[in-house]
Amino acid sequence: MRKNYTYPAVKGMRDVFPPEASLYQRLESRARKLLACYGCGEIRTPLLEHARLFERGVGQGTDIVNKEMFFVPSKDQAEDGRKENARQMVLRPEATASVVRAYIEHEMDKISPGVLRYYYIGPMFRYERPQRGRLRQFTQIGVEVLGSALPMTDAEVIIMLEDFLSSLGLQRLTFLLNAVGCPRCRPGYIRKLQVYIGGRQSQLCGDCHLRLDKNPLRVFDCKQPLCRELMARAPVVQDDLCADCAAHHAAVLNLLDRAGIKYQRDARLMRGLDYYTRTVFEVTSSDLGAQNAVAAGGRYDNLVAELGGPPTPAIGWSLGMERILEILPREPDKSGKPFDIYVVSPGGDAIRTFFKVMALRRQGLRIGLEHEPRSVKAMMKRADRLGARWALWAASENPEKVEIKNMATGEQISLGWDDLPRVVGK
RNA sequence: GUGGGCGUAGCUCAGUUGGUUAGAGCGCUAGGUUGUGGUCCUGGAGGCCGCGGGUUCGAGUCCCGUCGUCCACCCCA
Repeated sequence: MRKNYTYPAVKGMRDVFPPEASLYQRLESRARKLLACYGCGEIRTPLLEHARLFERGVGQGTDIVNKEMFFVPSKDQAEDGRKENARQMVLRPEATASVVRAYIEHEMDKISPGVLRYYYIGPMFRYERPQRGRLRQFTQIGVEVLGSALPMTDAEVIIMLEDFLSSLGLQRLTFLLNAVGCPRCRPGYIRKLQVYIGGRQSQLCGDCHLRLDKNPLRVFDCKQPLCRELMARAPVVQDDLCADCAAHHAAVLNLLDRAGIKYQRDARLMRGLDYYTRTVFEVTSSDLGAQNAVAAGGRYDNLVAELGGPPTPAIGWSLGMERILEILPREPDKSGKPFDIYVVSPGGDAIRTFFKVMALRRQGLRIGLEHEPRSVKAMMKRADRLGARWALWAASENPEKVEIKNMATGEQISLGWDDLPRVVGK
């Protein structure tokens, strides 16, 4: 980076240049194609939302809401400077709440009754300390299916995710699965857990003491050896699921088994967002650093009602594109050479050549033309570096004629401008 | 928010116990080849050694601060 630059990019934000940007494009187009096969249509929601949407939707006790929100004050609020006023809008930290908001706001349940399937692709923002696999602006691809409480929907959504990830040829992924219960069975379990932990509080680390009253389920996430040891013998949700949740979970597992999906049941898995119910899952990669979650999701049967909509069961997932790109096998660029023709000499009449090139571009040929050409030797070198299929000289003597050289074979032929599409076109 | 590592050319990095004009490879550029690339050879351009302060006759090198970046914690995609 240029030193002492006055206008550097904001911390945690990244610029993506041409060769790398095509990786995003490929990932996106594959996702669009595959998700369309599962009946998902794209939904685009704003990047800016009211903070209260996430405070209510994601949950007051979550880190996303407590410390990771990117607040955007309006002009008045910024000048006013009072904290409460400045905290009204945020850049979205995730998209599920936005999708649900849009669903409710536009009364999609009435307009289009039945099960609705959406996918989204776009940037999310979280105000965290950047590190490997963690940007302040990152890109998620996600799916939300609204209107079905059936285990088959859980299975379908999970299969969709597995299908996408394995189609990318990703290795060393672990699929973790858990059931976290519902408002009917979870309170009882949490009390049981608190009783268990409460009796052994002295063995817990400092962080876990805080977790105990804020959200005791989180103690399962602790990486301290002592806490882990303690939690290994703690009561697990599965034993306290209500009859409905237990039946649901069993049905989902059965379907996944029959689909041949390989997963690990993990009683410790507790998504860090308040809205999850019943099925939750996470995909991790051992090829990443500490930030090893590649994708995650789960059922959120109460969120729609919670945000003021009609009771509507739902389930979804999202994955981090940057993290996927980091572990994607480096396959050679199959997008082809970026230029069909590279003009190494414009001939006697550069302006005439300029318009000839324009005409060919309109016919779909990809042509490189320097407006400030250097020596032919230098231009040949550049044509080679840029991966042009043909080098072209405009003839000086005859303005209708050109000479082209096949960069791979070295073969060189003379022909008219009008013959180029036929000879060069693929 | 907490802890640690690192900031020297566009990129990857050397830089002796502090000592005079700060180096290499790659890349860029010109030429060897008087319009012809990939190999090879020769030349050239390109550095407030992140920034500020301090110690010293003298600092890229030592000390303090600061900013940036990376990694880890927390948490998550």
